[in-house]
Amino acid sequence: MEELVRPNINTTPVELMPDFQFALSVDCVIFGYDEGVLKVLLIESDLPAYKGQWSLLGDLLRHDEDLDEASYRVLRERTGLTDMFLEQVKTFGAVNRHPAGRVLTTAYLALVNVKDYQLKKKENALQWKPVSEIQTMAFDHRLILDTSLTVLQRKIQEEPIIFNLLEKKFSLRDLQHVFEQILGVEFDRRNFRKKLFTTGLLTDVNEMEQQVRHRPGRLYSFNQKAYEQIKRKTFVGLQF
Amino acid sequence: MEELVRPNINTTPVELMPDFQFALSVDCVIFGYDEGVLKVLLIESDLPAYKGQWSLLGDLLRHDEDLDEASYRVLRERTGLTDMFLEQVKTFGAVNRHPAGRVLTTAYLALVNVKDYQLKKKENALQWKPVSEIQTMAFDHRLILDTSLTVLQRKIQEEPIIFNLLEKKFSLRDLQHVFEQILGVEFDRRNFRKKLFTTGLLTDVNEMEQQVRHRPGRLYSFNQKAYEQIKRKTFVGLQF
DNA sequence: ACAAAAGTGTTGCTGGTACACCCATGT
DNA sequence: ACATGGGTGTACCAGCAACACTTTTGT
Repeated sequence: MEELVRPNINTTPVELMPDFQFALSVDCVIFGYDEGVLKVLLIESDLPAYKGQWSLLGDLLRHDEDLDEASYRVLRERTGLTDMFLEQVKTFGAVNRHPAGRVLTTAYLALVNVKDYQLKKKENALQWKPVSEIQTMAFDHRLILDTSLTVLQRKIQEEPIIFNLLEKKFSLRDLQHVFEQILGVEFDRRNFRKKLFTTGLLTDVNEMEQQVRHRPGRLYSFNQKAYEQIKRKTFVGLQF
Repeated sequence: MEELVRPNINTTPVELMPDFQFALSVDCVIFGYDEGVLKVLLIESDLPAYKGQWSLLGDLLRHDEDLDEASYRVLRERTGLTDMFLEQVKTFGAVNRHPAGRVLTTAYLALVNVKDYQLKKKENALQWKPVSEIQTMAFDHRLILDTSLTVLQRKIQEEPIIFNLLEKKFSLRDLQHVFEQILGVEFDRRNFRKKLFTTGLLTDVNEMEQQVRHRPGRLYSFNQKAYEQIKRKTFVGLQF
């Protein structure tokens, strides 16, 4: 125990001196599925240190807002969307991660339906980039993206959040392709179909695909109510 | 888009004005397994608002240290341990979570072997509390604890981190009991045994339990090398 | 001898995987 | 007619769950 134990923020009154103050930002990793490809919404940086490089959409936290609210605000301001899947991923706190000074950032994972979203003209610096084509990024944003993608891969296997990337009505082919894009594997079409049907989470909406140049597939929707009931049965297994 | 789009921390040079500065702390949720019970290391708070209530071990982040390093420092200063499982869980950023002002905190999950750790005399405010007996806590620490426990439950099923809670050599009974304590379920002893053996992660150290008042069990150790090789085969399934 | 927990095997079921053929639509 | 992908069924295999008896040690 070489160090003196200092007054502790949780047990002893401490003054929040400037010495212990930091800037905090949120960065949103906004995933979308478009034309059969997993994409992420990025913006070009104008910072001298990273001019022309791609960065995530983020902003500084304000004094009067919760951290979660800040991420929601960024999403709303930049995309106009107000109801999307949004969840905290991780906070990145390396000392020199931002050239402007000590800025820590909390990454949020967002899943949006690209069709719902219209890029605004004046925001032409924004662009949907295929995840597989992204090379270097500004700051530590490449690390943040990779971390978020790993979390996404895990979460789509645990919870039915993948439907947030699709329209309300979707074909089984689309659903399978999103899984394959995110996980980087291919599934047998017949087994995938069976597996998804046995979850009981798909509702047949009795409609067919339109304007496809082959036999149209049936459309389904995610059955939220069925999921609410199923998820109480907490499944336990050991899978390492 | 009702709001004016402000200069963005990632795209436009911004000054880190005091208006956008916050205090940041780390809080460690330190789990230990002792006498058949899952416990967490807590300290009594002296803050007027929470006097006498239990809180996690935490401290303010310093300007020259990475966020991860801060959590490691808290662990080292408070327990003397220098090599433990430690991983970020989540950042809690509600506006009014701390009475001293706007303090956000990043929670870290730590797994330690209680036997390795000697409570220091002068730190008698520290105590190992059984998780199941904890009621209210200071600040939002109850929420942090619950969140961390949920993460722990998930992670022990995905990665073999549970061995950090045990001594190097352990019996299958101990291993099973830790799983049961954390997950809150009971396993069939015979099936558990089979399952763990088939993972190939246990090494029989050819020793027996000592000083038990019944037939002694064999002791095993975690085979780290076997795990390194196995874990490349990234298993993919859909389990929601 | 008794108590307490260790150690072991079989059976049935469930769920995953591998795999091939016919069908509906657009061109 | 051809190309494209939709829709279906079967057979095998692996893994999980349920379950009972014998063995070893301490008292």
